[in-house]
Amino acid sequence: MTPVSDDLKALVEQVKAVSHPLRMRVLALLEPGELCVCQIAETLQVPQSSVSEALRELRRAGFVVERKDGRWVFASVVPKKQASPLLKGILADAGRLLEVLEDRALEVKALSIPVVCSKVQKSSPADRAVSRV
Amino acid sequence: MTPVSDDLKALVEQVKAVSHPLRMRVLALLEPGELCVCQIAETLQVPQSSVSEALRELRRAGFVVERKDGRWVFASVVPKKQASPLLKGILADAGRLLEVLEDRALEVKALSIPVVCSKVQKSSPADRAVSRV
DNA sequence: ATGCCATATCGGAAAATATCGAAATATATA
DNA sequence: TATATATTTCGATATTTTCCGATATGGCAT
Repeated sequence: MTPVSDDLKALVEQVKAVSHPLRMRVLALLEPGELCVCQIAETLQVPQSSVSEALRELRRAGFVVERKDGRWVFASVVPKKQASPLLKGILADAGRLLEVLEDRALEVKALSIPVVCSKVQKSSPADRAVSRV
Repeated sequence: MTPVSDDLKALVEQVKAVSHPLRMRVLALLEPGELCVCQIAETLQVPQSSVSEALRELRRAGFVVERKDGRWVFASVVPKKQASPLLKGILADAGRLLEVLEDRALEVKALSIPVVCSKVQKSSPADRAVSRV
């Protein structure tokens, strides 16, 4: 094949970032608002290390940003203004999937489960309502 | 991980279809109009079997359709009406890449098909030994 | 300091994918 | 029919990715 430019490689890397069910689900799960790693792990029933690795790829692709708050790391999708056509397209298609809607509904329940992050456990319902929207 | 639905699998398969430099280039190369397999192989300097395999994946993803004309197979991107948000996003981002514009600028279309095709068929591996992806 | 907790990184075996020549298939033409 | 051509499929190896437990890092509390 004729030489492949860095730009093309970068685009392919972006696509690879969501070429996996877990990473696609994590990205879609984050669209409504930020979540911390343990919430994602609990919602999707997957090892925390897998979530951490998934987020690293999504961050490398420029789809997700992270915010540290003490020992917690909150991840969110980049602002819509900064979203590339590719990212918008992915979110549009993923947002139509029943499974994604179910994940988001589960995530709401996970917030009230005492086993999740103690931050969540101790926060008041009002705090939750604010952080979600 | 909680069970993965067929819908999600299908979306991930679509994304996988372009998670490869050759397949991304082929898809982008086809956007302006249909090309036959040998034209693609010649333009991108890649074995014809690789193009065939790339097109199979793009077809499976629903991004590309094929039209047979005698011994030639012409491939094209699905009509824009039928294009998903994902496909539109991919094409938008890929269409901005200099490399993609260069590929299109080769204007292999101008050459008569038999000339291009026989060139591909007879080229030796050494003729395109430079880059590998 | 010690311990706990959320997260990140590592290791490395198993699974999936890439690669491309060779062989097979299909189609045109003499 | 035979032969040349365009494409697909096969086969085998090489490379990449996935997966998750174990371990490391860093912040917070006592």
